[in-house]
Amino acid sequence: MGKRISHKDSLCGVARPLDAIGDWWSLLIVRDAFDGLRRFGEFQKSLGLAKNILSARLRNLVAHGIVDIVPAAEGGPYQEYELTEKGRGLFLVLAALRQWGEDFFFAPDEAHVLLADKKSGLPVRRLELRARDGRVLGPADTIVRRPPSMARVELARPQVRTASNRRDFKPRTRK
Amino acid sequence: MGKRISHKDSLCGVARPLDAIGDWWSLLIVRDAFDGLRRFGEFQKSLGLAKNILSARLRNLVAHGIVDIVPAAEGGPYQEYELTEKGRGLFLVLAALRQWGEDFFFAPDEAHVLLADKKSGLPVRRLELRARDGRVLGPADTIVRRPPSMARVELARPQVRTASNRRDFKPRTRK
DNA sequence: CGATATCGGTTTCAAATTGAAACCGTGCAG
DNA sequence: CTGCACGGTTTCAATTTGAAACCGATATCG
Repeated sequence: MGKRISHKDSLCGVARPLDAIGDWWSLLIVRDAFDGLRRFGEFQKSLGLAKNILSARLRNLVAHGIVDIVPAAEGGPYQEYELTEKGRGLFLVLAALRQWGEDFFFAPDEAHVLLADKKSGLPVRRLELRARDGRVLGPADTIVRRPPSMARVELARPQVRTASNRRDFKPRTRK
Repeated sequence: MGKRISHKDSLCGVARPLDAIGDWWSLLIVRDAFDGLRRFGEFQKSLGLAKNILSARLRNLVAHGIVDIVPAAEGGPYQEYELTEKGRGLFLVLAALRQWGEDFFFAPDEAHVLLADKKSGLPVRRLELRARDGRVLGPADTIVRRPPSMARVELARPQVRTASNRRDFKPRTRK
């Protein structure tokens, strides 16, 4: 789970999300949640993963504020999992991932499901990144910019514990 | 790497991509590639991961057609890694992930880099999913639709090898 | 030429994670 | 009380990850 944050990525807007959902199952759980699944057993049946893993993943998603545990839904004795606002924010990530998947992971003649507008039934438009003025932006048209007042101090953050910075570190001797 | 494809997800447009890039490092490598990194050592320095892991990840990305190994760039004896068309297709996935990160992973007062239009220097527009007719679509406005001619046959696919479907399976006896 | 360094990995081993199945506690239904 | 489904936790083995050592090819210096 909480993998290490590598030296320079503690401030990167890509690495932090990956710490929360950067494993195989988490995004699939979220996708299923978007599809209306709410119960432990539903997720397990849908995804076919081991119960301990599902348990761990759900705990992680809850810890990251992506899903909430709601006490009961229809009065039953069980709890349910539902997406938080933050979790619902993953909608576009899933959409982008799905479009990429549709573009590159299916043979041209291979049938596959695709994302459609519920009202019209037609496939959705292709996502596109636009500038303020409306121009469509490609990879070469963007930069990651540091906003004006970004202090250059390295923010105090929990020191990563690697073998070589532990105080008791001793290089292993090879046999 | 090639994790298992769970029973019903062999045809899902989300699960297949995750098989290719669904681990902590792969997307970060791709992000660095977008930032212009090309050499093994550059990736390693930027990400701070172990060389064996980087090696494995790059091999996986190459195997999935996301990066290419190009023989030499400036005549040197070394090879470089560059994004393929498929790899460049991840641009929007990264953009979506970054926007989500910017929205939810930074304290309101916490400075962070953000994605900007290179020409104007202004932050990019928020991504949005739209229907053909231009309506902005939220999670509740979409369905995954099976295109007309989707055969209902379970496609022949490499049988997943789990403990319980191996021929020599024997339930373990507890101590 | 020989010594040393750098790059791009592979190998080795230990530690962490994942996964299958067994086990467990609670709340029903009969 | 008996059985059973749900929602997990525990146990243990197998796989993956990671740190550091090692290696081969080329380049650089003296």
